[in-house]
Amino acid sequence: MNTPAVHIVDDDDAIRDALLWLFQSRGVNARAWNSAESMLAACTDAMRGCLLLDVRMPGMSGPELFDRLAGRGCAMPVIFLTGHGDVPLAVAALKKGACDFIEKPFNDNELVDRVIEALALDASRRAARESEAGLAARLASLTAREREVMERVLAGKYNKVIADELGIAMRTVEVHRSRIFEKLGVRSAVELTQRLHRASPPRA
Amino acid sequence: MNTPAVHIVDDDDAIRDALLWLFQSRGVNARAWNSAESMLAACTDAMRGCLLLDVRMPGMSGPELFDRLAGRGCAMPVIFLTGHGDVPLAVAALKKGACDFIEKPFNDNELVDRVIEALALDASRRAARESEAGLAARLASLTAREREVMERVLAGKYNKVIADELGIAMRTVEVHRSRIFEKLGVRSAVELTQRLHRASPPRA
DNA sequence: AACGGCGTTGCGGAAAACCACAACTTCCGC
DNA sequence: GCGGAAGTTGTGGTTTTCCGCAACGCCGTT
Repeated sequence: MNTPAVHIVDDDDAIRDALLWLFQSRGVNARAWNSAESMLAACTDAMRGCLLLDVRMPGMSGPELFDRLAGRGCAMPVIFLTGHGDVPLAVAALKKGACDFIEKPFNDNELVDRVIEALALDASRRAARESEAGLAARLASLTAREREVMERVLAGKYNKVIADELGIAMRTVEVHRSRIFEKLGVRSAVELTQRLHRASPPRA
Repeated sequence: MNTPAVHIVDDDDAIRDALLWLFQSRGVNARAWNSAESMLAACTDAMRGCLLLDVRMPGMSGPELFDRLAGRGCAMPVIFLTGHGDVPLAVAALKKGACDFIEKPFNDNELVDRVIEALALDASRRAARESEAGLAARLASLTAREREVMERVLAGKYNKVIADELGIAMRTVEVHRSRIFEKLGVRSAVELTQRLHRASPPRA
C-alpha cells in the first residue's frame, strides 16, 4: 500500500494531471492532492517517497504545509515548485531543510531527475533510521539502573568506581554490565560506544 | 593581522564603499576586493571570517570564485549578493554549500545579521577543526605498527587475538597498546573510540 | 499466597588487561 | 661505527574484568 511515491500537491487540475502523467510515464509512482489541507489530512508516518509542493495555493501554502509536516515529524524530502521566482522564499525554504526549489516552467527531464534524487534520499534516510530504531528499541529495554551504569561505563570508569558512585557492590555493577551488553547485543564497552556513536552522530 | 572579517568582493566602487562603511559602523571588521581574481590571489588559509560575493562581475563571477575557493579548501562561509533574482542560481549555490543568498536591494540590518551569523559559523567550525587537528597530529605521531594494533583494539579484539593476527607476542601488543593510549592522551579503549568518533562523525 | 521482574550481594575462579624492569635486533642517519 | 628510533620479547606480579552458582528483599500482578 505505501510504496514510495512522489506526492504532488497542487491546486491546478491541469498541472496535477500533467505531473501525474509525466511521472507515471517515467515509471515513477505518483499520487496527487488538490490542496495542502487534504494532503496533510492523508499524511501518515508510513508514507514514503518525496513531496512536490506548489508554493502558491488557495488556503494553506506549500511552505506552510512544509512547516506543518516537519512539525509532525514527517521526514520526506520536499521539492518546491513555484511560478514566480522569489529568491528569499527559495533561500528560506532550503535553509529550513527543503530538498530543492524549482521554477515553473520546468524542464521535464530535470524535474524527474530531481524527484528521483529525492526519492533516493528518502530511501537512504529511512534505512539509516531503521537501524537506529533497532538500537533505540534495545535501549528502551534497559532498566533505569542499567542506564545509570551504562552512562558510567561509557565514561570509561572502572566497575569499582561505578560501584562507589552508585553505592552498590562491584558484583552488582558487573551484573548490570553484562545485562547491558546482552540486551544491546554487543560484547564489549568498545562495541557499545561505537554503536551509540554510529546511531546518533554528533551534530551542531 | 588575520582577525576575522567580512571579505567583500564587488566590482562596483560605490557598493564596496557603502558595504565597508556599513560593516565598520556596526563594529564588524571588513575588507574589500574589486575583483574575484584579486581576492583569490590574496586569499590564504589563515584568512578568517566570511565572504560576501557579488554574483555578477566582469571576469570571474562570484559563484566561480566560490568554486575555486572550495577547491582550494577554503572553509569560510559564503554569502552571495545578487541584483537579479535568479532562483536556479540561488538554489544551486545553496546546495553547493553557500551560506546565504541575498537579493539587492538589501535591508542593511538583515544583511548585517546574516553576516554576523556567518562569522559565528566560521568561528565555531574553526574551533571544531582545531580540536580535530590536535587529534590528527597525535594520530600522525603513531608508528605504522601502532596503527595496526589500534585498528584491532578498536574492533574490540583481545590482545591475544591481535597478537595472533600480527604474529607477535602478547606482550608486544600490550606495549603498543599503552604507547597508543599515551600518545593519544586517553586512558582506555572506550575513551579512544569516543575521541575518534567525535573528531570524524560519520557522514553519508 | 504464589509468581516474576528487578536490584541486590557473596564466593570463587578463569581470563584478560596493565605495568615496571630488563634486554635483544634491525634499520637509518651522522 | 655510534646513537637513536622502532619493534620485539620475557619475567613476575597486581588489578580488573567476566562468569557461573546461589541467594535475599521489594513490589506489583494474578
